[in-house]
Amino acid sequence: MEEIKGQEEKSERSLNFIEEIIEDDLRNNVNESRVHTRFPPEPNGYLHIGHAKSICLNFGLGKKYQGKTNLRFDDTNPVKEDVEYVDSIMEDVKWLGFDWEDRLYYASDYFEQLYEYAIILIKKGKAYVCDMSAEEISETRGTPSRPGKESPYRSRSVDENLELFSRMRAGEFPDGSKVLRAKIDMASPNMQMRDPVLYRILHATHHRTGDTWCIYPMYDFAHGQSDSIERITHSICTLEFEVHRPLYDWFIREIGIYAPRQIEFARLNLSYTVMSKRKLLELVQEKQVKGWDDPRMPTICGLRRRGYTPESIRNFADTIGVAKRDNVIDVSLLEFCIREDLNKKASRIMAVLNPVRVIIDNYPDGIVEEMEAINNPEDETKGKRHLPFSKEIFIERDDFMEDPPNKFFRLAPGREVRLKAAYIIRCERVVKDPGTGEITEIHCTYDPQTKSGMPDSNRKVKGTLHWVSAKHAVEAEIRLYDRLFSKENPDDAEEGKTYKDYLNPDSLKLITAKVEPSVRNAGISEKYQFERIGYFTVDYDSTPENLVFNRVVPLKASW
RNA sequence: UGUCCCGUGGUGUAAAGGUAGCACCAGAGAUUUUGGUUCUCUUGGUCUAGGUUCGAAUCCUGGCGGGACAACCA
Repeated sequence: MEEIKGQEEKSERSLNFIEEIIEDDLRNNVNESRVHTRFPPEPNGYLHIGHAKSICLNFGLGKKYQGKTNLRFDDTNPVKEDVEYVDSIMEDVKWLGFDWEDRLYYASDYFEQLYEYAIILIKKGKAYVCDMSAEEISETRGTPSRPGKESPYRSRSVDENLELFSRMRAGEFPDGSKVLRAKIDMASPNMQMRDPVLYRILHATHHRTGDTWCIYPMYDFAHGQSDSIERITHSICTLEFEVHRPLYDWFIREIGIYAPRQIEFARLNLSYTVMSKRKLLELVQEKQVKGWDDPRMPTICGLRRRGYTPESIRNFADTIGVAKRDNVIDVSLLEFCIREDLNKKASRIMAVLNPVRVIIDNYPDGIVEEMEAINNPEDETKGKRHLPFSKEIFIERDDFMEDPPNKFFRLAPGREVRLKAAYIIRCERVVKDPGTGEITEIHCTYDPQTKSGMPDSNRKVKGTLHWVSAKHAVEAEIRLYDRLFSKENPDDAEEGKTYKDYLNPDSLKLITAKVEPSVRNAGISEKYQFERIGYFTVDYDSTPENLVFNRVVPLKASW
């Protein structure tokens, strides 16, 4: 019953253009009505939120159409790749909540098969060994508006090509001395079709195949064929590969193997951050951030450490949709997604980030009351907890004003406020530091009849403040994160500037806060809402002796 | 100055020739022991010029604008 309803709701939702293609294929019984996708990262860096979009898309499609999704490492360039990245990528995909089951593959698994495919092309006269240098090849490729020139080696005989290619594999030639090229069309308006390189010589140790190979296939010669070998039905990639599609199809056709269909979508751009691997790497290497998992980074591991949940990221990916036009998603949508999730899940606690001491003059000395507080008003099952209350407490300095404007609902001389889960208090006077003029103590009186739950506590007061008992509060390091860049699109730099000129100098502020004692033993990654402030998570650096919280996102503030 | 792709509120994304909808953002109000949440409401859009049609965001043509492609990277 539940399930039928769920399916109905799903089918009512409009399809994105990829789903339309798939459903069309399903209707026409293309690929025996199978759906098989793949997520194909190169293990040369950490995954970011843009990859999350692709992961959610590919695995989401597999699930939606009762198909399968592979994880495949596109590891054809040994000089850039490393197992460190393989491991982190697997961790991130799992954390996001997806499962490739037994379908973990590597392009390097197919090196032998790919080599055989190359032989097929050579034998058909569709590939040749070229002795030109990289510079020469580049020079003779032409420009987008001018045709290229054919290589003098283009007309080598099949036998000579076969022999040369075999000797390339055998390690007889140094790096860069020869390549295998497809023989297509040097005058093609599509640059990708101007005799692209299929294999290059690289005497480098591969993280999986070691020194077995000294020739490595290029992306174009590996990707489509890998898709074909895995019998991928819909090979989904980003827009910049659109011009590669004719080549993708050409290889498949000329080799004569199963033909997957490549479909391109627009990659995710997020405001106030950068997404390119090169730039993220630079930020890490130049120590602009503390590492790949710095909570300001748009990496999956950064977002995880920041306190984002897999659900929130999946929901984000769902909400932004999939299309072909370039887009920049506002971070506020990402923030909305994590607030929405954490609002339901996070226990509320009281924490005072910028404390000022309040003394309740008419409250008895030496008494400690246990106040009952609701853990999550959105979820009754989360229960209640007890908070110590005493004569001296801390409130936020911002929650007091000596000379308040009329829309200020908080504490001020002569005004009453409610202390959440405790009493209504009235400010009587303040004590200032004679030197600096800074307020050091706020003296109040409380109304004993207004303890939460008592009839008089229903009295209307304008403001409700959070607080912690001075004697019982625990100190905690708080890391207040803000957007990494102060410019919406840091890539759009003015003359003579780079994206790094727009780094936000205030993207991290460290403070020491007073938090309620119940969180003393909070576990790593535990999420909380600091009442009236924002969502926070326990950082990896945190210990019971030295609590550390990261601010995930502030609460929405509307005044 | 070639080929290809793309133009819908501020940002995303729907509408497959027939009422331009949804989400975020912004603004207003109600509720609230969180200035949170929840609820209600509001502002605001089809790049442009023609054409086809009873009717065009949708089809056609031109223009304009944005993007991709000239790594032995992916």
